[in-house]
Amino acid sequence: MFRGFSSVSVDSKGRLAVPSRYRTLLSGQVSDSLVITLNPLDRSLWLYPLPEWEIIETKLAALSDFDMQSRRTKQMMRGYASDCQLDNQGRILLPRELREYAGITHQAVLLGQGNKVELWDEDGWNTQRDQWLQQLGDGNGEPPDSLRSLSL
Amino acid sequence: MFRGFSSVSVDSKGRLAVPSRYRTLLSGQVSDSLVITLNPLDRSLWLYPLPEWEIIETKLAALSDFDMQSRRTKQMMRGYASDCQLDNQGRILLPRELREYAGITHQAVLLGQGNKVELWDEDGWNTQRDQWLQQLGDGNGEPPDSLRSLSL
DNA sequence: GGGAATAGTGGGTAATTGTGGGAATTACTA
DNA sequence: TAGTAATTCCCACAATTACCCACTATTCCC
Repeated sequence: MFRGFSSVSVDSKGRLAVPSRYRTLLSGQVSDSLVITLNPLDRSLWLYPLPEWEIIETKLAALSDFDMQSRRTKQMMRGYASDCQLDNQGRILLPRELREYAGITHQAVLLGQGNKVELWDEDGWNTQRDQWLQQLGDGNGEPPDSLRSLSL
Repeated sequence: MFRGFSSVSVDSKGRLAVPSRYRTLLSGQVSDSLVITLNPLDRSLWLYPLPEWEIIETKLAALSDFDMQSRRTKQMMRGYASDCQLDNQGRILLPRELREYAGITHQAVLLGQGNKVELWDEDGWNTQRDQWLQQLGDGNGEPPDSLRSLSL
């Protein structure tokens, strides 16, 4: 399971060093590769270990083609899914299209999210984060019931 | 169950000595590790024993991805949750981002809070504390029904 | 109260991890 | 087929982290 935060740099060639604690999880055991695709809900990317991705792919395949949102989600996620392999230094090369989609330039942020890792441009993420914190602080924006009843 | 107050120092490397009475609880029995994440409601951090955290993680995983606030809550709490292990002196290394979020510099304060321990910068805590005490005492700010009916 | 154990604090060193860039290889385009 | 761009492989440096040791303060116990 992925959790935790890392800030990593993306070099001029578009390479990103996967934090060492994720390496075995992401590429480790069975397959040597992981899948990176876009997150249709935010301007960010998702990294899956290959076995996890295959589960997602099955779920996507089951979505109806006759519902617009489902079809688009399917197209997007599958269409942009790329296989990556770690190089000898434990880095992956982020495809240019995906980098551009997520607006990733020099510094990026990795957020462990259970079965996947979410990858944001650092500035973009900080903006989102501050916005969200402010909303919570304000007490405005009426949290949904699921949140109201959440005890941490 | 965690309760009680401790003031501890955070050294120049960002390490914090977990008070000995918490050690067995936090890392003890089963797993050797604990999870530290941010408290989205205040500028402070939360420390969970791993088993407790896993309960929280399950709750978070159940939140909808299609509601913005829920999604952000999920991203933040899981995204910033870092596994920590005690070193031989019973200390943990606080990740830099979390230290910065909570404004923790040299001296910190630990507050037992049932299933978790809350971690504040000492100055920050003192300020907040005085402010709240005053608010409560004033009787301004309309307490919610749940508080009204609370007998201490 | 004195001594021993435990707890808290600080810092040095070695290993690991993250980062950048050059050179060689491959793929793509005109 | 030549030229350009993109990718891979490799080496080297810098920063961070883990591990270890030593010292001080506190607590506990006789």
